[in-house]
Amino acid sequence: MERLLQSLKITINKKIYVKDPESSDLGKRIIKESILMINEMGFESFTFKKLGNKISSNESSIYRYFENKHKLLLYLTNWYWAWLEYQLVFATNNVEDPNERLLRSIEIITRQTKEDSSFSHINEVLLNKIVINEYSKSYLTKEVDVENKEGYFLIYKRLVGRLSEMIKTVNPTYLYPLSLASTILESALHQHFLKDHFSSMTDCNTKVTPTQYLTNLVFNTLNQKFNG
Amino acid sequence: MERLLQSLKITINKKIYVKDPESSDLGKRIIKESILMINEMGFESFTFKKLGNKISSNESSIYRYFENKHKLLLYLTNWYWAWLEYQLVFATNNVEDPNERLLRSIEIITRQTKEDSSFSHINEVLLNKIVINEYSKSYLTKEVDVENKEGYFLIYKRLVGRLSEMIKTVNPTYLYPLSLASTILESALHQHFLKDHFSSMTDCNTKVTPTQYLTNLVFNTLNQKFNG
DNA sequence: ATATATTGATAGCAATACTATTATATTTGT
DNA sequence: ACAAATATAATAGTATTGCTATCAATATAT
Repeated sequence: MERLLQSLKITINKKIYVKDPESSDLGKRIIKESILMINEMGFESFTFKKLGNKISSNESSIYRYFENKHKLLLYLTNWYWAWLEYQLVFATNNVEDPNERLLRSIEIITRQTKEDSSFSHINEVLLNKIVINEYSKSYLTKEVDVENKEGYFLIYKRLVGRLSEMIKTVNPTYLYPLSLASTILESALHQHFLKDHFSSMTDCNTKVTPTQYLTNLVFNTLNQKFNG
Repeated sequence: MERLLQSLKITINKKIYVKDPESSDLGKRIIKESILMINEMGFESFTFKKLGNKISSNESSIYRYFENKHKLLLYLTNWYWAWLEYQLVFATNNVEDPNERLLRSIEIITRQTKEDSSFSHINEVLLNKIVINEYSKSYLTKEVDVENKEGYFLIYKRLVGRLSEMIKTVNPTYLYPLSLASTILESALHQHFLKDHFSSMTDCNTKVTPTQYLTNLVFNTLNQKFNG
Protein backbone atom coordinates (compact mmCIF):
# COMPACT_ATOMS: atom_id res chain seq x y z
CA MET A 1 0.00 0.00 0.00
CA GLU A 2 2.62 2.52 1.05
CA ARG A 3 4.90 1.47 -1.78
CA LEU A 4 2.10 1.84 -4.25
CA LEU A 5 1.33 5.34 -3.04
CA GLN A 6 4.99 6.13 -3.17
CA SER A 7 5.20 5.50 -6.87
CA LEU A 8 1.79 6.90 -7.65
CA LYS A 9 1.77 10.62 -8.09
CA ILE A 10 -1.42 12.24 -6.93
CA THR A 11 -2.56 14.54 -9.70
CA ILE A 12 -4.33 17.76 -8.84
CA ASN A 13 -6.43 19.88 -11.19
CA LYS A 14 -3.96 22.16 -12.96
CA LYS A 15 -6.22 25.18 -12.63
CA ILE A 16 -5.73 25.16 -8.88
CA TYR A 17 -2.07 26.15 -9.08
CA VAL A 18 -0.06 28.60 -11.15
CA LYS A 19 3.01 26.41 -11.09
CA ASP A 20 3.01 22.77 -10.01
CA PRO A 21 4.47 22.64 -6.48
CA GLU A 22 5.61 19.08 -7.18
CA SER A 23 7.91 20.40 -9.89
CA SER A 24 10.49 22.01 -7.63
CA ASP A 25 12.11 21.93 -4.25
CA LEU A 26 10.60 25.30 -3.34
CA GLY A 27 7.16 24.04 -4.33
CA LYS A 28 7.50 21.03 -2.06
CA ARG A 29 8.66 23.19 0.82
CA ILE A 30 5.61 25.40 0.29
CA ILE A 31 3.34 22.38 0.61
CA LYS A 32 5.18 20.81 3.48
CA GLU A 33 5.47 23.92 5.62
CA SER A 34 2.01 25.27 4.81
CA ILE A 35 0.56 22.07 6.28
CA LEU A 36 2.51 22.58 9.48
CA MET A 37 1.60 26.27 9.69
CA ILE A 38 -2.10 25.99 8.87
CA ASN A 39 -2.37 23.20 11.37
CA GLU A 40 -0.65 25.28 14.02
CA MET A 41 -2.16 28.72 13.57
CA GLY A 42 -5.37 28.01 11.65
CA PHE A 43 -6.24 29.05 8.13
CA GLU A 44 -7.35 32.60 9.02
CA SER A 45 -4.05 33.59 10.61
CA PHE A 46 -1.95 31.87 7.97
CA THR A 47 -0.42 34.22 5.36
CA PHE A 48 2.00 33.83 2.48
CA LYS A 49 4.29 36.34 4.12
CA LYS A 50 4.56 34.21 7.27
CA LEU A 51 5.07 31.10 5.16
CA GLY A 52 7.82 32.89 3.22
CA ASN A 53 9.67 33.68 6.43
CA LYS A 54 9.31 30.12 7.67
CA ILE A 55 10.76 28.56 4.53
CA SER A 56 13.34 31.34 4.11
CA SER A 57 11.81 32.35 0.86
CA ASN A 58 9.86 35.30 -0.35
CA GLU A 59 6.16 36.08 -0.37
CA SER A 60 6.36 36.89 -4.07
CA SER A 61 7.90 33.51 -4.83
CA ILE A 62 4.96 31.73 -3.24
CA TYR A 63 2.59 33.72 -5.40
CA ARG A 64 4.27 32.11 -8.40
CA TYR A 65 2.86 28.78 -7.22
CA PHE A 66 -0.54 29.76 -5.87
CA GLU A 67 -2.74 32.75 -6.65
CA ASN A 68 -3.79 33.02 -3.01
CA LYS A 69 -4.14 30.99 0.15
CA HIS A 70 -7.62 29.81 -0.79
CA LYS A 71 -6.17 28.03 -3.83
CA LEU A 72 -3.49 26.51 -1.64
CA LEU A 73 -6.20 25.16 0.66
CA LEU A 74 -7.98 23.70 -2.36
CA TYR A 75 -4.73 22.07 -3.39
CA LEU A 76 -4.17 20.52 0.03
CA THR A 77 -7.72 19.26 0.45
CA ASN A 78 -7.81 17.88 -3.09
CA TRP A 79 -4.60 16.04 -2.36
CA TYR A 80 -6.12 14.62 0.81
CA TRP A 81 -9.30 13.38 -0.89
CA ALA A 82 -7.30 11.87 -3.74
CA TRP A 83 -5.09 10.11 -1.24
CA LEU A 84 -8.15 8.82 0.63
CA GLU A 85 -9.74 7.70 -2.61
CA TYR A 86 -6.70 5.59 -3.44
CA GLN A 87 -6.88 3.93 -0.07
CA LEU A 88 -10.57 3.28 -0.48
CA VAL A 89 -10.15 1.78 -3.95
CA PHE A 90 -7.32 -0.49 -2.88
CA ALA A 91 -9.01 -1.59 0.31
CA THR A 92 -12.19 -2.57 -1.47
CA ASN A 93 -10.54 -4.07 -4.53
CA ASN A 94 -11.42 -7.74 -4.99
CA VAL A 95 -13.84 -7.60 -2.08
CA GLU A 96 -16.97 -9.10 -3.54
CA ASP A 97 -19.49 -8.91 -0.73
CA PRO A 98 -21.33 -5.56 -0.95
CA ASN A 99 -21.74 -5.29 2.81
CA GLU A 100 -18.07 -5.93 3.36
CA ARG A 101 -17.12 -3.41 0.67
CA LEU A 102 -19.24 -0.70 2.25
CA LEU A 103 -18.04 -1.58 5.73
CA ARG A 104 -14.40 -1.25 4.71
CA SER A 105 -15.08 2.01 2.91
CA ILE A 106 -16.76 3.55 5.93
CA GLU A 107 -13.85 2.42 8.04
CA ILE A 108 -11.37 4.18 5.78
CA ILE A 109 -13.39 7.36 5.45
CA THR A 110 -14.23 7.77 9.09
CA ARG A 111 -11.03 6.76 10.83
CA GLN A 112 -8.59 9.35 12.04
CA THR A 113 -5.31 9.31 10.16
CA LYS A 114 -2.73 8.20 12.67
CA GLU A 115 0.40 7.45 10.68
CA ASP A 116 2.38 9.62 8.38
CA SER A 117 3.54 7.54 5.44
CA SER A 118 6.70 9.69 5.51
CA PHE A 119 7.41 8.89 1.89
CA SER A 120 6.55 12.33 0.68
CA HIS A 121 6.85 15.86 2.01
CA ILE A 122 3.18 15.63 2.96
CA ASN A 123 2.27 14.81 6.54
CA GLU A 124 -1.04 12.99 6.24
CA VAL A 125 -1.81 13.07 9.94
CA LEU A 126 -1.72 16.87 10.03
CA LEU A 127 -3.43 17.12 6.67
CA ASN A 128 -6.30 15.06 8.06
CA LYS A 129 -6.57 17.56 10.92
CA ILE A 130 -6.57 20.44 8.47
CA VAL A 131 -9.38 18.80 6.50
CA ILE A 132 -11.40 18.38 9.71
CA ASN A 133 -10.91 22.03 10.69
CA GLU A 134 -10.81 23.82 7.36
CA TYR A 135 -12.39 21.83 4.54
CA SER A 136 -15.81 23.48 4.82
CA LYS A 137 -14.20 26.87 4.29
CA SER A 138 -13.04 25.79 0.84
CA TYR A 139 -16.62 25.55 -0.45
CA LEU A 140 -18.65 27.82 1.85
CA THR A 141 -17.85 30.80 -0.33
CA LYS A 142 -19.61 33.03 -2.82
CA GLU A 143 -17.35 31.62 -5.55
CA VAL A 144 -18.41 28.00 -5.01
CA ASP A 145 -20.45 27.65 -8.21
CA VAL A 146 -17.71 29.09 -10.43
CA GLU A 147 -15.07 26.97 -8.74
CA ASN A 148 -17.24 23.90 -8.95
CA LYS A 149 -17.54 24.44 -12.70
CA GLU A 150 -13.76 24.70 -12.88
CA GLY A 151 -13.66 21.19 -11.40
CA TYR A 152 -12.08 22.08 -8.07
CA PHE A 153 -14.28 19.62 -6.18
CA LEU A 154 -14.24 16.73 -8.62
CA ILE A 155 -12.29 14.30 -6.48
CA TYR A 156 -14.56 14.80 -3.49
CA LYS A 157 -17.63 14.38 -5.68
CA ARG A 158 -16.15 11.19 -7.13
CA LEU A 159 -15.69 9.86 -3.60
CA VAL A 160 -19.31 10.57 -2.78
CA GLY A 161 -20.26 8.89 -6.05
CA ARG A 162 -18.28 5.75 -5.26
CA LEU A 163 -19.76 5.52 -1.81
CA SER A 164 -23.29 6.00 -3.06
CA GLU A 165 -22.77 3.19 -5.59
CA MET A 166 -21.76 0.85 -2.79
CA ILE A 167 -24.80 1.94 -0.81
CA LYS A 168 -27.02 1.17 -3.78
CA THR A 169 -25.48 -2.26 -4.14
CA VAL A 170 -26.19 -3.05 -0.52
CA ASN A 171 -29.76 -1.83 -0.79
CA PRO A 172 -31.00 -1.02 -4.32
CA THR A 173 -34.34 0.22 -3.01
CA TYR A 174 -32.87 2.79 -0.65
CA LEU A 175 -34.07 6.22 -1.71
CA TYR A 176 -31.22 8.47 -0.60
CA PRO A 177 -27.86 6.94 -1.54
CA LEU A 178 -26.23 10.25 -2.51
CA SER A 179 -27.41 12.07 0.58
CA LEU A 180 -26.33 9.22 2.80
CA ALA A 181 -22.91 9.13 1.15
CA SER A 182 -22.37 12.87 1.56
CA THR A 183 -23.58 12.61 5.14
CA ILE A 184 -21.03 9.91 5.92
CA LEU A 185 -18.17 12.04 4.63
CA GLU A 186 -19.37 15.23 6.26
CA SER A 187 -20.32 13.62 9.57
CA ALA A 188 -17.02 11.82 9.81
CA LEU A 189 -15.23 15.17 9.86
CA HIS A 190 -17.86 16.75 12.08
CA GLN A 191 -17.85 14.02 14.73
CA HIS A 192 -14.08 14.18 14.93
CA PHE A 193 -14.33 17.92 15.45
CA LEU A 194 -17.02 17.55 18.13
CA LYS A 195 -14.97 14.91 19.91
CA ASP A 196 -12.11 17.40 20.20
CA HIS A 197 -14.07 20.57 20.99
CA PHE A 198 -17.69 19.87 21.91
CA SER A 199 -17.77 16.61 23.81
CA SER A 200 -21.32 17.33 25.03
CA MET A 201 -22.63 17.05 21.47
CA THR A 202 -21.26 13.65 20.57
CA ASP A 203 -21.03 10.12 21.90
CA CYS A 204 -17.64 9.71 20.28
CA ASN A 205 -14.67 9.76 22.61
CA THR A 206 -11.51 7.79 23.23
CA LYS A 207 -13.51 4.57 23.34
CA VAL A 208 -16.32 5.14 20.86
CA THR A 209 -15.21 6.10 17.37
CA PRO A 210 -17.02 7.96 14.57
CA THR A 211 -16.48 4.73 12.64
CA GLN A 212 -18.65 2.77 15.06
CA TYR A 213 -21.34 5.42 15.13
CA LEU A 214 -21.52 5.79 11.37
CA THR A 215 -21.26 2.08 10.63
CA ASN A 216 -24.19 1.50 12.95
CA LEU A 217 -26.11 4.37 11.38
CA VAL A 218 -25.58 3.29 7.79
CA PHE A 219 -26.30 -0.40 8.22
CA ASN A 220 -29.32 0.13 10.41
CA THR A 221 -30.64 2.50 7.81
CA LEU A 222 -29.93 0.23 4.88
CA ASN A 223 -30.63 -3.12 6.38
CA GLN A 224 -32.91 -3.67 9.32
CA LYS A 225 -31.33 -7.02 10.04
CA PHE A 226 -27.94 -5.58 10.79
CA ASN A 227 -26.78 -5.54 14.39
CA GLY A 228 -23.23 -4.17 14.20
CA MET B 1 -46.90 31.42 17.51
CA GLU B 2 -45.92 34.65 15.78
CA ARG B 3 -47.59 36.70 18.51
CA LEU B 4 -45.74 34.76 21.13
CA LEU B 5 -42.42 35.36 19.45
CA GLN B 6 -43.31 38.99 19.06
CA SER B 7 -43.60 39.51 22.77
CA LEU B 8 -40.73 37.20 23.64
CA LYS B 9 -37.38 38.84 23.42
CA ILE B 10 -34.65 36.49 22.34
CA THR B 11 -31.81 36.92 24.77
CA ILE B 12 -28.25 36.56 23.59
CA ASN B 13 -25.19 35.99 25.76
CA LYS B 14 -24.04 39.46 26.83
CA LYS B 15 -20.40 38.66 26.22
CA ILE B 16 -21.05 38.46 22.51
CA TYR B 17 -21.76 42.17 22.14
CA VAL B 18 -20.24 45.34 23.55
CA LYS B 19 -23.57 47.15 23.56
CA ASP B 20 -26.91 45.42 23.11
CA PRO B 21 -28.06 46.07 19.53
CA GLU B 22 -31.66 45.69 20.69
CA SER B 23 -31.20 48.77 22.89
CA SER B 24 -31.16 51.35 20.12
CA ASP B 25 -32.32 52.18 16.65
CA LEU B 26 -28.76 52.12 15.33
CA GLY B 27 -28.25 48.70 16.88
CA LYS B 28 -31.31 47.32 15.14
CA ARG B 29 -30.22 48.80 11.84
CA ILE B 30 -26.84 47.12 12.29
CA ILE B 31 -28.54 43.76 12.74
CA LYS B 32 -31.07 44.24 10.00
CA GLU B 33 -28.65 45.46 7.34
CA SER B 34 -25.85 43.08 8.27
CA ILE B 35 -28.20 40.20 7.53
CA LEU B 36 -28.95 41.61 4.10
CA MET B 37 -25.31 42.33 3.36
CA ILE B 38 -23.80 39.05 4.60
CA ASN B 39 -26.43 37.20 2.65
CA GLU B 40 -25.64 39.16 -0.48
CA MET B 41 -21.84 39.36 -0.46
CA GLY B 42 -20.86 36.51 1.87
CA PHE B 43 -19.17 36.79 5.23
CA GLU B 44 -15.64 37.16 3.86
CA SER B 45 -16.39 40.25 1.79
CA PHE B 46 -18.55 41.83 4.45
CA THR B 47 -16.86 44.62 6.46
CA PHE B 48 -17.98 47.11 9.10
CA LYS B 49 -16.95 49.94 6.81
CA LYS B 50 -19.30 48.75 4.07
CA LEU B 51 -22.06 48.24 6.62
CA GLY B 52 -21.49 51.77 7.93
CA ASN B 53 -21.95 53.20 4.45
CA LYS B 54 -25.09 51.16 3.88
CA ILE B 55 -26.79 52.32 7.06
CA SER B 56 -25.41 55.86 6.72
CA SER B 57 -23.50 55.49 9.90
CA ASN B 58 -19.88 55.21 10.79
CA GLU B 59 -17.54 52.26 11.06
CA SER B 60 -16.50 53.40 14.54
CA SER B 61 -20.12 53.45 15.71
CA ILE B 62 -20.55 49.80 14.76
CA TYR B 63 -17.49 48.91 16.79
CA ARG B 64 -19.35 50.20 19.84
CA TYR B 65 -21.82 47.34 19.37
CA PHE B 66 -19.56 44.50 18.24
CA GLU B 67 -15.85 43.94 18.72
CA ASN B 68 -15.55 42.54 15.22
CA LYS B 69 -17.52 40.82 12.51
CA HIS B 70 -16.93 37.39 14.00
CA LYS B 71 -18.82 38.43 17.12
CA LEU B 72 -21.59 39.81 14.95
CA LEU B 73 -21.84 36.43 13.21
CA LEU B 74 -22.02 34.74 16.60
CA TYR B 75 -24.82 37.12 17.56
CA LEU B 76 -26.81 36.38 14.41
CA THR B 77 -26.38 32.62 14.58
CA ASN B 78 -27.21 32.54 18.29
CA TRP B 79 -30.36 34.50 17.55
CA TYR B 80 -31.27 32.00 14.85
CA TRP B 81 -30.79 28.94 17.05
CA ALA B 82 -32.72 30.55 19.90
CA TRP B 83 -35.53 31.36 17.50
CA LEU B 84 -35.51 27.77 16.22
CA GLU B 85 -35.47 26.42 19.75
CA TYR B 86 -38.61 28.37 20.60
CA GLN B 87 -40.35 26.95 17.59
CA LEU B 88 -39.25 23.47 18.50
CA VAL B 89 -40.40 23.79 22.09
CA PHE B 90 -43.80 25.17 21.14
CA ALA B 91 -44.36 22.67 18.37
CA THR B 92 -43.63 19.71 20.63
CA ASN B 93 -45.37 21.07 23.70
CA ASN B 94 -48.21 18.79 24.86
CA VAL B 95 -47.33 16.22 22.24
CA GLU B 96 -47.13 13.02 24.23
CA ASP B 97 -46.14 10.38 21.72
CA PRO B 98 -42.32 10.22 21.58
CA ASN B 99 -42.28 9.33 17.89
CA GLU B 100 -44.54 12.24 17.06
CA ARG B 101 -42.43 14.61 19.17
CA LEU B 102 -39.25 13.60 17.39
CA LEU B 103 -40.94 13.71 14.01
CA ARG B 104 -42.13 17.27 14.57
CA SER B 105 -38.74 18.35 15.86
CA ILE B 106 -36.95 16.98 12.83
CA GLU B 107 -39.47 18.75 10.63
CA ILE B 108 -38.75 22.09 12.29
CA ILE B 109 -35.00 21.68 12.30
CA THR B 110 -34.65 20.49 8.73
CA ARG B 111 -37.16 22.62 6.86
CA GLN B 112 -36.05 25.68 4.99
CA THR B 113 -37.34 28.91 6.51
CA LYS B 114 -39.75 30.31 3.97
CA GLU B 115 -41.60 33.11 5.72
CA ASP B 116 -40.31 36.18 7.39
CA SER B 117 -42.36 36.83 10.50
CA SER B 118 -41.84 40.55 9.74
CA PHE B 119 -42.49 41.44 13.34
CA SER B 120 -38.93 42.34 14.05
CA HIS B 121 -36.05 43.87 12.12
CA ILE B 122 -34.72 40.36 11.60
CA ASN B 123 -35.43 38.59 8.33
CA GLU B 124 -35.55 34.92 9.28
CA VAL B 125 -35.53 33.65 5.71
CA LEU B 126 -32.21 35.33 4.98
CA LEU B 127 -30.87 34.47 8.39
CA ASN B 128 -31.59 30.81 7.68
CA LYS B 129 -29.54 31.15 4.49
CA ILE B 130 -26.71 32.78 6.40
CA VAL B 131 -26.72 29.92 8.90
CA ILE B 132 -26.53 27.40 6.04
CA ASN B 133 -23.61 29.21 4.40
CA GLU B 134 -21.70 30.63 7.35
CA TYR B 135 -22.49 28.84 10.61
CA SER B 136 -19.53 26.45 10.42
CA LYS B 137 -17.16 29.41 10.21
CA SER B 138 -18.28 30.57 13.63
CA TYR B 139 -16.76 27.51 15.33
CA LEU B 140 -14.10 26.28 12.91
CA THR B 141 -11.56 28.61 14.45
CA LYS B 142 -8.53 28.42 16.71
CA GLU B 143 -10.50 30.30 19.38
CA VAL B 144 -13.30 27.72 19.58
CA ASP B 145 -12.37 26.30 22.98
CA VAL B 146 -12.09 29.72 24.63
CA GLU B 147 -15.32 30.89 23.06
CA ASN B 148 -17.07 27.69 24.02
CA LYS B 149 -16.04 28.28 27.63
CA GLU B 150 -17.47 31.79 27.35
CA GLY B 151 -20.79 30.15 26.49
CA TYR B 152 -21.07 31.35 22.90
CA PHE B 153 -22.47 28.04 21.71
CA LEU B 154 -24.79 27.25 24.59
CA ILE B 155 -28.05 27.60 22.70
CA TYR B 156 -26.92 25.30 19.93
CA LYS B 157 -25.71 22.75 22.45
CA ARG B 158 -29.03 22.96 24.25
CA LEU B 159 -30.81 22.22 20.99
CA VAL B 160 -28.65 19.15 20.44
CA GLY B 161 -29.39 18.15 24.02
CA ARG B 162 -33.14 18.46 23.57
CA LEU B 163 -33.04 16.45 20.38
CA SER B 164 -30.91 13.72 21.89
CA GLU B 165 -33.39 13.43 24.80
CA MET B 166 -36.21 12.86 22.34
CA ILE B 167 -34.11 10.29 20.53
CA LYS B 168 -33.49 8.48 23.81
CA THR B 169 -37.20 8.46 24.58
CA VAL B 170 -37.95 6.88 21.22
CA ASN B 171 -35.26 4.27 21.68
CA PRO B 172 -33.62 4.09 25.14
CA THR B 173 -31.18 1.43 23.98
CA TYR B 174 -29.79 3.42 21.08
CA LEU B 175 -26.09 4.00 21.67
CA TYR B 176 -25.47 7.31 19.90
CA PRO B 177 -28.23 9.81 20.73
CA LEU B 178 -25.92 12.82 20.95
CA SER B 179 -24.08 12.02 17.75
CA LEU B 180 -27.33 11.41 15.93
CA ALA B 181 -28.76 14.68 17.22
CA SER B 182 -25.71 16.67 16.12
CA THR B 183 -25.77 14.88 12.78
CA ILE B 184 -29.39 15.88 12.20
CA LEU B 185 -28.62 19.55 12.80
CA GLU B 186 -25.43 19.54 10.80
CA SER B 187 -26.79 17.47 7.92
CA ALA B 188 -29.88 19.62 7.63
CA LEU B 189 -27.70 22.62 6.84
CA HIS B 190 -25.37 20.57 4.67
CA GLN B 191 -28.08 18.96 2.54
CA HIS B 192 -29.63 22.37 1.90
CA PHE B 193 -26.24 23.63 0.80
CA LEU B 194 -25.66 20.64 -1.48
CA LYS B 195 -29.10 21.05 -3.00
CA ASP B 196 -28.19 24.59 -4.00
CA HIS B 197 -24.59 24.05 -5.12
CA PHE B 198 -23.69 20.38 -5.51
CA SER B 199 -26.76 18.60 -6.82
CA SER B 200 -24.66 15.55 -7.75
CA MET B 201 -23.96 14.86 -4.09
CA THR B 202 -27.51 14.81 -2.77
CA ASP B 203 -30.88 13.28 -3.50
CA CYS B 204 -32.58 16.40 -2.20
CA ASN B 205 -34.09 18.66 -4.80
CA THR B 206 -37.32 20.54 -5.42
CA LYS B 207 -39.32 17.39 -4.76
CA VAL B 208 -37.31 15.54 -2.15
CA THR B 209 -36.56 17.50 1.01
CA PRO B 210 -33.82 17.16 3.62
CA THR B 211 -36.72 16.61 6.02
CA GLN B 212 -37.76 13.43 4.20
CA TYR B 213 -34.22 12.14 3.96
CA LEU B 214 -33.41 12.79 7.62
CA THR B 215 -36.76 11.56 8.94
CA ASN B 216 -36.23 8.32 7.07
CA LEU B 217 -32.65 8.09 8.32
CA VAL B 218 -33.47 8.70 11.95
CA PHE B 219 -36.49 6.43 12.25
CA ASN B 220 -34.89 3.61 10.33
CA THR B 221 -31.93 3.88 12.62
CA LEU B 222 -33.95 4.03 15.80
CA ASN B 223 -36.76 1.72 14.97
CA GLN B 224 -36.51 -0.99 12.39
CA LYS B 225 -40.27 -1.16 12.10
CA PHE B 226 -40.59 2.37 10.82
CA ASN B 227 -41.50 2.87 7.18
CA GLY B 228 -41.85 6.64 6.85
C1' DA C 1 29.64 30.57 -22.38
C1' DT C 2 25.38 32.23 -23.03
C1' DA C 3 20.51 32.25 -23.06
C1' DT C 4 16.58 30.97 -20.15
C1' DA C 5 14.11 30.18 -16.28
C1' DT C 6 13.74 30.53 -11.32
C1' DT C 7 14.08 32.73 -7.11
C1' DG C 8 14.90 36.64 -3.94
C1' DA C 9 14.68 41.43 -2.52
C1' DT C 10 12.54 45.61 -2.44
C1' DA C 11 8.95 48.76 -3.14
C1' DG C 12 4.46 50.10 -3.45
C1' DC C 13 -0.65 50.18 -3.31
C1' DA C 14 -5.44 49.59 -1.90
C1' DA C 15 -8.17 47.42 1.51
C1' DT C 16 -8.91 45.58 6.11
C1' DA C 17 -9.31 45.77 10.87
C1' DC C 18 -9.05 48.15 13.97
C1' DT C 19 -8.03 52.51 17.86
C1' DA C 20 -8.11 57.24 19.30
C1' DT C 21 -9.70 61.86 19.37
C1' DT C 22 -12.77 65.30 18.91
C1' DA C 23 -17.04 67.38 17.41
C1' DT C 24 -21.89 67.24 17.23
C1' DA C 25 -26.26 65.64 18.20
C1' DT C 26 -29.72 63.67 21.27
C1' DT C 27 -31.57 62.26 25.46
C1' DT C 28 -32.63 62.81 30.25
C1' DG C 29 -32.82 64.42 34.82
C1' DT C 30 -33.97 68.37 37.56
C1' DA D 1 -35.87 75.09 29.98
C1' DC D 2 -31.25 73.97 30.71
C1' DA D 3 -27.17 71.48 32.04
C1' DA D 4 -25.20 67.10 32.15
C1' DA D 5 -24.69 62.83 30.39
C1' DT D 6 -24.73 59.83 26.63
C1' DA D 7 -24.70 58.38 21.85
C1' DT D 8 -23.26 59.03 17.38
C1' DA D 9 -20.53 60.94 13.53
C1' DA D 10 -16.37 62.55 11.42
C1' DT D 11 -11.74 62.37 10.88
C1' DA D 12 -7.28 60.65 11.30
C1' DG D 13 -3.99 57.27 12.00
C1' DT D 14 -1.64 52.51 12.44
C1' DA D 15 -0.31 47.81 11.50
C1' DT D 16 -1.36 44.10 8.68
C1' DT D 17 -3.12 41.78 4.63
C1' DG D 18 -3.22 40.69 0.01
C1' DC D 19 -1.60 41.45 -3.49
C1' DT D 20 1.45 43.48 -8.15
C1' DA D 21 5.58 45.20 -10.35
C1' DT D 22 10.35 45.63 -11.05
C1' DC D 23 14.88 44.26 -11.04
C1' DA D 24 18.90 41.75 -9.37
C1' DA D 25 20.98 37.32 -8.32
C1' DT D 26 21.38 32.59 -9.14
C1' DA D 27 20.81 28.33 -11.02
C1' DT D 28 20.17 25.21 -15.35
C1' DA D 29 20.14 23.84 -19.82
C1' DT D 30 22.18 23.93 -24.48
